[in-house]
Amino acid sequence: MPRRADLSDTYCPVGRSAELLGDRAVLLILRDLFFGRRRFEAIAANTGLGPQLVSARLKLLERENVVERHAYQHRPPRHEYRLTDKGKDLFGVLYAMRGWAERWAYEEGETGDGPAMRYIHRACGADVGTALVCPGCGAPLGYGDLKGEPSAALKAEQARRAG
Amino acid sequence: MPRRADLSDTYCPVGRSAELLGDRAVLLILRDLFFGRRRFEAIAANTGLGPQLVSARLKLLERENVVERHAYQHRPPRHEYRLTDKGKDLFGVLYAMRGWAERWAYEEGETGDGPAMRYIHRACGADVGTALVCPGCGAPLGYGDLKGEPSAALKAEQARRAG
DNA sequence: CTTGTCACTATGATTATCATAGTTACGATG
DNA sequence: CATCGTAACTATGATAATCATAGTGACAAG
Repeated sequence: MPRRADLSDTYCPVGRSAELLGDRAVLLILRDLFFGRRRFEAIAANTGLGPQLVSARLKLLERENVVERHAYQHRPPRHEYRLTDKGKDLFGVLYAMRGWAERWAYEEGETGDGPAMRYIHRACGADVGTALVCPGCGAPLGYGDLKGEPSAALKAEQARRAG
Repeated sequence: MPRRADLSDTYCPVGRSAELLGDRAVLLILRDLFFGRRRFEAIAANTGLGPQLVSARLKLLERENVVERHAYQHRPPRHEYRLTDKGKDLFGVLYAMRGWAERWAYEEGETGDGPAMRYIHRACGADVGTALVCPGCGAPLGYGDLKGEPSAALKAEQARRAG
């Protein structure tokens, strides 16, 4: 490609988000970070992306203050990547993407009887489905309010990628 | 690039969405469609994307049943692109992206005193800010419930691109 | 019969992406 | 103390997606 068109000069909020989020590698890495994977190799293995691409995107996310690089050990040097508040606030976007896919991107019965990824509202224990507000207690849902549980098929896939 | 990694074989719902949405051209085109731009040239002009890329992405979106190509006139042949139900259901994703950008992607005071794009709840008239449920009446918000109003700066930018 | 509009398609230069291999720093094993 | 293993990357070369620009086909208007 030639250099990608710069969208940071637009006033449109979707355009500004698209500058960062209109990239499959970024989305996959964010997904893994929300899932709790913090280490470079774990992210590279699960996403299937090459180390070069993971490296470039983590640097980008760091520059944008979406993740922080953190040394969790000095000898030998080991790092992990953590979502900042700005990064954690992207949960709504990923949650909306997941909801749309659950509703439209699977064949009938492909995921067994439930969603590919189930979310439980910690506060009341209700399965929230793909709702924006908890169907049990009516509270709006954000990162931290929910506990994700992958289906058996998704768990198996992740185990295969990690192995 | 070599062929982009295929994500359609994953069980992860974010991965499946990322296959389509992890692309800045797709996101910009969807934004314009939600904004009411249906014609090829209008989309190409406003997004700043080349006609070749717009053509390729509209074909992709059509294949994925996200948009429908519709002839609105036969002599000379003219077409427009409309969101399907599957496409309209992507509103939640774009709305979440817009909310995140409004909260994080602008300098202090850059947009004047309000958001770059204001949304009003049609049912009760409340300005919903970046909320998931209407702060006025508590109803969950979807496409059709909201009326978008670009700020003066955003309007000026769109006029400039169209001209 | 020239100009204009809409909806594209064609061409060529540039560069991001992928696959694979290599590097650095260390700790553990034999 | 030499080798092996692991984490976190960097280097290299082939491939293909993207951009900018130009061109096409169908018609309508002046």
